[in-house]
Amino acid sequence: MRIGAFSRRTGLSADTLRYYERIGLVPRAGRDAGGRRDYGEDHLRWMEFLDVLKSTGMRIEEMRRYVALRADGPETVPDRLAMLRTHRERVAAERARLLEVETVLDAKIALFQSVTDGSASPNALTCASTTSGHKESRT
Amino acid sequence: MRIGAFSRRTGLSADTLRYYERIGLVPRAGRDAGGRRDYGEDHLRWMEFLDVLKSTGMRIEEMRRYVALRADGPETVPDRLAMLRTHRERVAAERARLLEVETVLDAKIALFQSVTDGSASPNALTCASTTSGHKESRT
DNA sequence: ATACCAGTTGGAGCGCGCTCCAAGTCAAAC
DNA sequence: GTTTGACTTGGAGCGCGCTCCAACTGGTAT
Repeated sequence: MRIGAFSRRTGLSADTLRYYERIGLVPRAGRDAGGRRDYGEDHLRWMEFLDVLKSTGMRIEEMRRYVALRADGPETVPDRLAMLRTHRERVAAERARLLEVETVLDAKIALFQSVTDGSASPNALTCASTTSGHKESRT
Repeated sequence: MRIGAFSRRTGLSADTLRYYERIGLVPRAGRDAGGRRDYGEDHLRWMEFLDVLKSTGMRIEEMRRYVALRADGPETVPDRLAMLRTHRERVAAERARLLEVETVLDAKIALFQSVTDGSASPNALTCASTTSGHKESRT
């Protein structure tokens, strides 16, 4: 599979794919007779996994490190395991934080809802939601 | 409260606070006799809420819009309510996604674990985890 | 043979969200 | 009244993660 087809399969632009190879985010693809990249199914699977890491906020530097370990062979599995465990915990922590944020948003939504219902006192909003609580109007 | 104290309270640099005011992410603070910003408790509460939105990926542009609505007074509460509801759903969706990712990571962790245990076949790793599955070694 | 187009390279540019800087102002401390 | 230092402004610069570009090459189609 050449870069155009691979780009279609992954949804990443050819430029981005070349960039990823340049910085070591994907193992260097083999080249055909004409020097063009030749991607295989293994690359496709790696890109999918990379997307998991990327979309959960892993930094490029850390992913590079993972790729480097991967290239060093099976004896680096314990290191990769440790990285994945660390990342898994980060993801779990972030998920817990999102849950907290949802309760904050829900509280605010309930407050606004009560205001639009007309079932709240006018200054129920002064708690971080309207600007003209104190002093002059601030434009 | 002047910008230095406010910076300490919020954990944001004075530069960032001025930048936020410039782009309309915080309502313009009042000025004292010498033209210096004077922040109050309402600003503090706003910064906390802003942090909630920011840390859950709301774009500056959208937060600006929210601030603008806020400055327009209580009649914009329905609009703000709609924005918060939309954002709340985004956060919930993201949280669901993180949960999925955790199961992917857990699967991979379990696989690696079984390899380090020695309880797996050598080619259990060829599924997106080692690079030398096909062809030549790719460096 | 010629045209075409997908690919190659290195490097410049971009959007975001800050972060830093230079030049100037003002209130308080000495 | 001079120094200090926290502040003001507008604007430049930066790190990240792409994204685009110019100049070139190599296989395929006519």
